[in-house]
Formats: sequence, structure tokens, C-alpha cells
Amino acid sequence: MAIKMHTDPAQEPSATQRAYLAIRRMILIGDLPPGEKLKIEKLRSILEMGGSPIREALTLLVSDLLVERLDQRGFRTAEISPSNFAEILNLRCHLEEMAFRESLSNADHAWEDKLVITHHRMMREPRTNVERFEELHKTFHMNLLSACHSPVLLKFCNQLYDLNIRYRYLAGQALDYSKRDIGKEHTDIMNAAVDRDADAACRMLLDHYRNTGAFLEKHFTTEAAE
Amino acid sequence: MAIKMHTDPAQEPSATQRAYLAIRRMILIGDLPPGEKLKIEKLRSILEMGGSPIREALTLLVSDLLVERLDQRGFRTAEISPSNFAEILNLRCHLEEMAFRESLSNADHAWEDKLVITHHRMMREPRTNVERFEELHKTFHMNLLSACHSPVLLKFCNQLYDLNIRYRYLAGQALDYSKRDIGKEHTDIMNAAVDRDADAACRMLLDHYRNTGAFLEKHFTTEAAE
DNA sequence: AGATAATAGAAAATCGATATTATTAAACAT
DNA sequence: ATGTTTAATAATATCGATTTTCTATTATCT
Repeated sequence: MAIKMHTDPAQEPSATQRAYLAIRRMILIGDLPPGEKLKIEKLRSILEMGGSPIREALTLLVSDLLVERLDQRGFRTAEISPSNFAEILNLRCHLEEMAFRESLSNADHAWEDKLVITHHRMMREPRTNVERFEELHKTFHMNLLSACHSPVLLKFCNQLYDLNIRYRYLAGQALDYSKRDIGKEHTDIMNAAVDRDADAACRMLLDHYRNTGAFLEKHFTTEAAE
Repeated sequence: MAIKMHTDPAQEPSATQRAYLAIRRMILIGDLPPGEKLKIEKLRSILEMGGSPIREALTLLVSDLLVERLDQRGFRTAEISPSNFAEILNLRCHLEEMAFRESLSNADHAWEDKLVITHHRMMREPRTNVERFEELHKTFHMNLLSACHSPVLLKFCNQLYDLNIRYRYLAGQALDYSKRDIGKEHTDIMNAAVDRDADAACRMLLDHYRNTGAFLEKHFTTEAAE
């Protein structure tokens, strides 16, 4: 009757994992603003755990470029800048195109199904729950690339995606989806992907990113001028 | 008479930093073979420090893809495989080309000087001290890219370079530089770079990588068949 | 015998305390 | 007054010990 404990797949995550996810989320949604000092003691009291898992989580976030480690002076959230934003956008376009083309060339039936499902879920999700929507949005975009057989490339894309999402949150969500028909853009990309039309799909995907990018860039530069 | 302690720039590195460099070196040169379990207690006794800096160093190495973290079962060195090798090589070619072209388009006089100097030092260094030579070799290659204004891209290139170097060490140094005239290849690349001939320089750089890659690939596949 | 469960041992993860190091504030000298 | 040294404070980095989790072995049951 008792559950086999040593094979139970739903084990609760380690303190390090919890800290990692919690701090990462706080940085991405802008709860911890750019350049903010991350004091161990403060995070300890918020997350209710010892210093070790906190430090380890922060170290993991350093590799994600979301946190900076200052020699013997602790950690802080990564700074933002227009040039960093432009860099992320540009790299993202290059790497995602590479991954997307390889993904399409390997794409099979199961991949197609998965893509359709995630697209459907994203379209159905109301925009009221921003974090939930962003989660599904990311899943959709990563699924476009998921048939690419290069784990390292996918890791880079994933990282860059998160860095970009952070800028999106910092700019404020509402602004983003005002003029354009984002839903149609996604659907068009998906259809081209399903048709295995790599050129069209890539063109639309990069336009999708660059349009959002241009919008955000404008936002950040006017913001900075205030 | 006493040195001003609080402004002394030559402070000794932190335990974490020492552990990071030491373990990284052991993995790169093959001292810690692929898939090796990394027991904290053992590393503690080798490096003579507590568990915390060891764990932090290992966490840093996870982001470098040199170490894998297993949920609640500690750390091990990253596995190797022919497909991983091919992936690294391919990605490296793409990203370095991108970085190299941007570097060349920004290259100024100071960059040129630095490149010539590092090339000279590499050529002068006897092959007897392998680690020292590899250090200079890496410096030369990274300097080719150094005028690229994308820190993230450079970070990726640097990471991929290290992953590749590891395969080189594992294959055994001596084999690498037997038939080809590696010195000439480097000189040709440098000259094309100094001439700002991006197409020729990139072609030669990628040939340089792919030739070494093909050689190593052969080595690994025959190795695996034994 | 073969499989499942209990147990002992080893290792990892985490905690709380201590030692280091940086930062701030105050005292001192020029 | 200004800049430099000294002292106090705060925060980080590290250690050693404890708790939790995994792993391997032995015992138990069908």
C-alpha cells in the first residue's frame, strides 16, 4: 500500500534548486532590479534557508548571466544596457536561426504534434496571468527548436531567451502586444514550420524577434533619457 | 614600511577561485577522466579546503559544461562522445566565424599589435611544455576575436574552445601536430587578419579547425572501437 | 530462486558558527 | 580644509558538524 519511496519520481526539490528558481524568477520579472546587491543574509531570511544553497544558486545564476559575482564582494543582479540588449537580440537571431533550420531538417511527426499542442495552449491562455502566458510562450518558441540535435546550441538559445524576457518584463508587459497581431505571427510561423518551409519560417521568426526588439529598444532609450 | 593592506592589488585568490582553476585544469588535461565521480571529500583532501568552496567551484564548472550535476547525487565530469565532439566543432566554427568577422570589422591598430605579439610568443614557445603552449595558443586564437564587441559571444567562443581543448588533450598531444604545418596555418591566418581579408581569414581559420577536428574525430572513433 | 523489503553504510546537502575581508565612520595629521 | 590613517561595523567566505538522501548489502517472503 505504501508508495515505494526510493523510486518516487516526485521528490521535492533541493534547497539549492528552490533558491535557484526563486531568485531567477525574481530577477526575470524585475522584482530584483538590475544592479541590485544580493545580500546573502537578506535572501536567507526571505527564502528561509542557510547560506550554502543561496550561494550555490547565485553561482548557477552567474552562468546564466543573470547575476554577477564581484571578487570578494558578493553578488549583484546583472546590469542592463541598450548595447547589451542589442547584443542579446542579435545573437539570439543568429543562434535561433541555426537551431531552427536544423530542427526543421530533423522534424518528425511527434515534434509536429508537440508544437501544435503548445501553440494551442499558448493561444488559449488569457493574458491576465502574465507569468503563465510567458511560460507557454517560451515553451512554444523552444519547441520550434526542439528537434535540433545540438544540446549546447539549445542551451545557449534558452539562456538568451531568458535574458530577453527579462528586458521585456522590465519594459512592462502591456506595451508589447498592443499594435501587432502577435497571435497571427505565431500561427504563421507554426504553419511554415509544419510545411517545413525553412526560409519562410526563419524569416518570420526573425521578423517577430526584431519587431519586438525594435519596440523594446525604443522604450529603453526613451526611458534612459528621462 | 608595511604594505597598505587594504589597497594592495595583488591579493591572493579566494579558495573558490583556486578550486575552480585547479579542478578545471585537471578536467581539461585529462587528469580527471570523463564521467569520473567527483567526491567532495576526496577533492577536499587534495585541495586542502572545506566543502563549500569545492561545491561552488563545481557549480561554476557546470556552467562551463565540464561538470555535470546529478540531482542529489553529487557531481561528475562531463561525458565525452563523438556526437558531442562534432557538435562542439560545428558550433565553434559558426560562432567563431561570426565573432571573427565582427572583430575584423572593428579591428584597430592596438588590436593588430596585440595579435602580432601573441603570435610571436606562441611561435617561440617550445612544444616541450604542452600546457604553456596551449595557453599561448588559446590566447592567440582568442585575440583574433577580441575586437568583437559582443561579450556574450566571446564567452561562448571561449567556452567552446575549452571544451575542444579537452578533447585534444584526451586524444594525446603528440599526434596533433605531426603531418600539417600548424605554424604556417597560424601565420597565414594572422596575415589575412592583418590585411582585413575577412573571407580568406575565415576560410583558413575554419579549415584549421576542421582539419584538426577531422583528425581528432578519426582518433576517437578508432579509439572507441578498441 | 527471484523478487521485494529492511538495514547499514557512504556520500551529499545543509546548517550555524567563525574567520576574513570590505566598507563606513571617526580621528588624526598635514 | 583636505587627505590619510585608524577603528568600528557589516558583509562575505569558509569551516566543521549535523541532517538528509542515496547506495549497496543483507534479510525476508512468495
